[in-house]
Amino acid sequence: MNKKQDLPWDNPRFRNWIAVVRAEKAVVRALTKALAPFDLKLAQLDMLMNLYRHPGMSQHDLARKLLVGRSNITMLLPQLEKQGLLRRENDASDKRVMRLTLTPQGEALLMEALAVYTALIDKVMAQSSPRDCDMLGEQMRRIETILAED
Amino acid sequence: MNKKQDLPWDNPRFRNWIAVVRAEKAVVRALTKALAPFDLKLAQLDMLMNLYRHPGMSQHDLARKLLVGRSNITMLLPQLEKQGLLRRENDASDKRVMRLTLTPQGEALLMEALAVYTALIDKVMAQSSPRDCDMLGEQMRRIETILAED
DNA sequence: CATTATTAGTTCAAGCATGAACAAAAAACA
DNA sequence: TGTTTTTTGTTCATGCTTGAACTAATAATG
Repeated sequence: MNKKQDLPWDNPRFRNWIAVVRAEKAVVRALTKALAPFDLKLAQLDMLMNLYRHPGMSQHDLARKLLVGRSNITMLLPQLEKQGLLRRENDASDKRVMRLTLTPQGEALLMEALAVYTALIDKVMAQSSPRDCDMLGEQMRRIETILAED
Repeated sequence: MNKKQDLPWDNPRFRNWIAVVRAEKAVVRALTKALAPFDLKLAQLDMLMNLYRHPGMSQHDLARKLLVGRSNITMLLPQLEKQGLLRRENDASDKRVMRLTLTPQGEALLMEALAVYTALIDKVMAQSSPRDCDMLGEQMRRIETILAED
């Protein structure tokens, strides 16, 4: 059995990681609320963002970028397609893959939603100096790298 | 319409926040996998942790601590109770509230699971100096504070 | 070629989280 | 005291996410 000193809440790494989780959760909540007027879920916005940066992406690639399963993409795409925000087109040379691109309306909505998104993130990160903010990012990217080595 | 410089991915705060989200997601995935042998979900482990620290908590308080809805607690508790990990007892002075306490088996399982938990967090945070790690935690706690002012 | 293995996307059932509507108990207040 | 408000926990319908099983298409291998 662990002694008291070994309990996680006495471990700085653990305590600080918990803070990350809680902050992330809080921001996601706030963001979800802020995006409601656009009738956009956070997951949908993530999709639009990725498609904006990488037009013609396949569903498989999109899933990998977003760290979600392929079926998740399949389930969520029809909504966005029905709203006229993106197009799904068969790849000419490989009949298995679907190429995804934003429509002009998709881009327009994305820009509006991004303004809200960035405003909130700006507000939330404003209390860290640029240097600290970058260090934060560095640490996080390193964590992702570590775990990417499955 | 925004100019290119105004796009979020050119905004350090935004980019670094995205890194937080991705790292958090990656760690949660890894943790979920690591906890599978204990037949414990991450959410369940969070509950056990909180009950260990605050025995006799009410469901309402637990929900607030975990940043989830009350109904969520109601839905998840029966599983843990059936597994004999905790007890739900009526409060003597207030018949509305349920007092939650870990059973010895609950505590035992918690300790085992925490060892795995902390090992992973340790591994993941090991690449940050203690000073950086603490700064990370500070920034995150500030973010939570900012958003707590609804 | 022909056969086998891999890959892209879909379908489906299951679990988790949420919020609204509700019942019971307690608190506030007149 | 009697009435209204607030609080605690539950129920229910909804939506998100996942993983496994499946189909179709392509790639790799003999």
